[in-house]
Amino acid sequence: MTDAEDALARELLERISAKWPLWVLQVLRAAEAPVRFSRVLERVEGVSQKMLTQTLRALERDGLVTRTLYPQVPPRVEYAITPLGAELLAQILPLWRWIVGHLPAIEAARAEVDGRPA
Amino acid sequence: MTDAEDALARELLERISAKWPLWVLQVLRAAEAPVRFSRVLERVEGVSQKMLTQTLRALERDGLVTRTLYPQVPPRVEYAITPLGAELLAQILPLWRWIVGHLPAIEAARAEVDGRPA
DNA sequence: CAGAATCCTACCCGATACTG
DNA sequence: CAGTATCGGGTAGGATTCTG
Repeated sequence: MTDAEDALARELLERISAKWPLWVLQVLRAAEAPVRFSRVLERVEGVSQKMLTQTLRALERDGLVTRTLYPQVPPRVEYAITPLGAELLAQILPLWRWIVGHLPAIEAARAEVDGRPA
Repeated sequence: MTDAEDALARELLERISAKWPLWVLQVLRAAEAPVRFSRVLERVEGVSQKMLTQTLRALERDGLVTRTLYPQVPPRVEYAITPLGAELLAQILPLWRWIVGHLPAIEAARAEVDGRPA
């Protein structure tokens, strides 16, 4: 594994672990069908229209979602998760479960560190 | 799985996937012994002293590293990975490998998206 | 409807200087 | 040695307005 690969992998992991991307991917996978922009906006609670646009475009650039524009009036745009994106989500799942399972341990560590004399 | 757990797990994943934490953890695990601050600073190439301090303190708060201060002159501080931290790294490894293995596919997707007519 | 453009704020982060 | 403190540029990200 080269340093360049290492750096690229780190960047990708950093991108998908940002606040919204994983959430968006989960919504798209759960839908099991293309989802309109406004539906995603509803289901990813708290995301702004600007951030959702940015997030979806970034995911598209990484080949994790597809964007399909239907040139109608009013326009319709549908997003779907790609096989690559679904595979990535599947790879993250065990890690995710581990984290959730160990949250109590982490919270405990935090309490212990914070309560220590300076 | 509650929404609160979900949010906490997301935050944790976001923290550890930032630019430096995983790199620092790998250095500490590779060392197999406590490592002084200045050694970590050398081995995590490009990190500033400020960011390294921040990163190590954050990792300590999450229970992933320990910080041991030897009150000497000059002071000596040693950091070590905890079992929890080592386990977390182990959980990330398969994901990491998947990402590295699929970098070509991701790069290809990027080229395809970028080269498309606007 | 699905955004693009604009404005504005908060904070991230590096560089530098200082300290126990 | 291992930090802390301070300053400052850059950028992430929300709110709002405009458009095909």
